Amino acid sequence: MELISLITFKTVAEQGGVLAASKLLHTVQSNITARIKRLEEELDTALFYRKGRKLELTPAGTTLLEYASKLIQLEQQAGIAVKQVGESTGEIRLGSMESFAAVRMPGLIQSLRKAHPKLLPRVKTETSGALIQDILDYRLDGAFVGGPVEHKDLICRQVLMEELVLVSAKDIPVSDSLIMFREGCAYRERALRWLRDNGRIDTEVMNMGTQEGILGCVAVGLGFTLVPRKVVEESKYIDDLNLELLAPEYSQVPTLLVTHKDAASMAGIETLLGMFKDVIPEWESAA
Amino acid sequence: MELISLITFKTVAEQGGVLAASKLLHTVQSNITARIKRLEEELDTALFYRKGRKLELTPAGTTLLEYASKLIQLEQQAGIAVKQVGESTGEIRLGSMESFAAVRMPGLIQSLRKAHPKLLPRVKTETSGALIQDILDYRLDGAFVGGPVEHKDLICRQVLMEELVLVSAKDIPVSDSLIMFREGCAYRERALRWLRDNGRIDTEVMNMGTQEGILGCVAVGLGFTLVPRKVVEESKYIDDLNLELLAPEYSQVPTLLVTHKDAASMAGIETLLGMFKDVIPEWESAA
DNA sequence: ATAAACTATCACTACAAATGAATATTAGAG
DNA sequence: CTCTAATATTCATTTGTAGTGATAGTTTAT
Repeated sequence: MELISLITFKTVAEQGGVLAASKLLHTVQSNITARIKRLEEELDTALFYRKGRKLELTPAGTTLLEYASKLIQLEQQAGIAVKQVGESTGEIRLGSMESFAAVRMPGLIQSLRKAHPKLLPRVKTETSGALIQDILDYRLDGAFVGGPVEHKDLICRQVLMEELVLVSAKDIPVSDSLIMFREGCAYRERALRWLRDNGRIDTEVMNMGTQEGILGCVAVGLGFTLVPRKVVEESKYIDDLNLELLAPEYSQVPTLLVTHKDAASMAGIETLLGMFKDVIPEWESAA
Repeated sequence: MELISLITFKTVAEQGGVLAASKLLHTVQSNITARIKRLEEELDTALFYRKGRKLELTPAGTTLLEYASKLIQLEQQAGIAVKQVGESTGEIRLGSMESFAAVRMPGLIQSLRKAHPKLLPRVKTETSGALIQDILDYRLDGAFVGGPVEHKDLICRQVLMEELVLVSAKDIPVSDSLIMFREGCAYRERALRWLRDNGRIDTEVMNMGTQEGILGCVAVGLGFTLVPRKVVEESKYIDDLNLELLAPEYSQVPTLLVTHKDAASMAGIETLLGMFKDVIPEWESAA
């Protein structure tokens, strides 16, 4: 028993005729007749007495009409209710590291807009350090930053583990320079620690402003860098780059969704969290 | 939003997967995936988060699940309720004149059984007089007889007006004999009155036991008869018969559905009444 | 009697849903 | 860590059924 059948049935019953119903439902008479016939067949019950050219409800038809009305109304309510879930209106201010913004945010934003069509997401890309400051100052509702983060006013949930890889140019000589994002980047300190631990004390460190800029420079042999695997894989320079794996203590960088502890929980944030497979339950930093 | 979509959605949500749902719903995975996708598209809302190979409800999905459950339950109730209308169990004892039984009863019984599947109709064919006696003695629940009928213990509703026609053989000489049903037939007295009024005093009257027998004899020129137009039209002898119209005072014979005034009203009888276009409201005979 | 209004029936078309195979992704075992 | 088994998605193809338009058959109204 499909709803289209019930809607047809109800319309015919109320209009008292097939023709009138067909006009209301924007189809032809024969189609209405067929739908009613199918419904009667399915229920194995006559729903109308055919008196000349008028149709009148049988006892069974009267019973069905009540249920049909309820069902149709409920279905409409359902449609409205579901759409209103997404009516969490207003805007949500998100922050993201550039690397995350480039490869993860597009899909995330798309899903978020589908779940909350009326919600307007604003995205700001910054270094992890700057983003955390924005959260603390209530300038952002949530931010994706590289871990670890410790702060008493923050709620941090690990949403995924990013794998950093050492990237350099393929087949051409590479300068002994580390090309990294500017101060405040979460990956930057990993890179510096790796340099130190590997005794490469006199390696030059260059700063650049954008992720693609860095990879472009690396591709032409200007130096090497440390970025998430996914960023490299989706880069247009991929064919000119050589990837080198690192020990887990350097490569594994957790990405956290950080919110302020005192901020009202927002539907949008919960939705974002739901999109990740393995959310490590929220924790509140002590220090 | 069709119910099949909602059932699919609910199954997937509860089973937590497409494959499990596909087995339960006896179809293939791709079909389930497609149904969910269509539903999401229709609602313009994501219903599941796709976490690896598991599906988890979005906020909108959670909302929809509640409505879906209600709708599905309601639909099942509707189906049951409608079918229970016809559960008026037991048997209904009907009587009918032979002419009526031959051409009108089959369709009537079919519809009756559709409206009340558990009801067992018994049909007895007799002359109108005998049937009325059966009603009065509570041996029948209802009877279709030729009018008019007058009796203080009977409820009579005219369900249709039968048109009697004078039938004789075509193209061959016809004996001056009236071939009629046996004593008690409602049409018999009409015929006799017609004979008398037309001065055909010495016409022989022959009795026969069945309608088709009468028409067969008429077709070979053994005599003429007076029967409802519909009976002749559906007879296999139609090509050999000649029809002659009569004045309305002879031709118009009302067919009545007669019940006992003191008998409990039965659902089946009401259903039968509903099947006729122009039921002249019930009347109780005075005399 | 005739026309107008309406429903039922039927053959045909068109579209949407189901299928089956291939691909992509992931969890779990070795 | 790699390989396998399990699962979801995608896509091309087939199938089935709902819709269409014309027609016939009724009934009501003029």
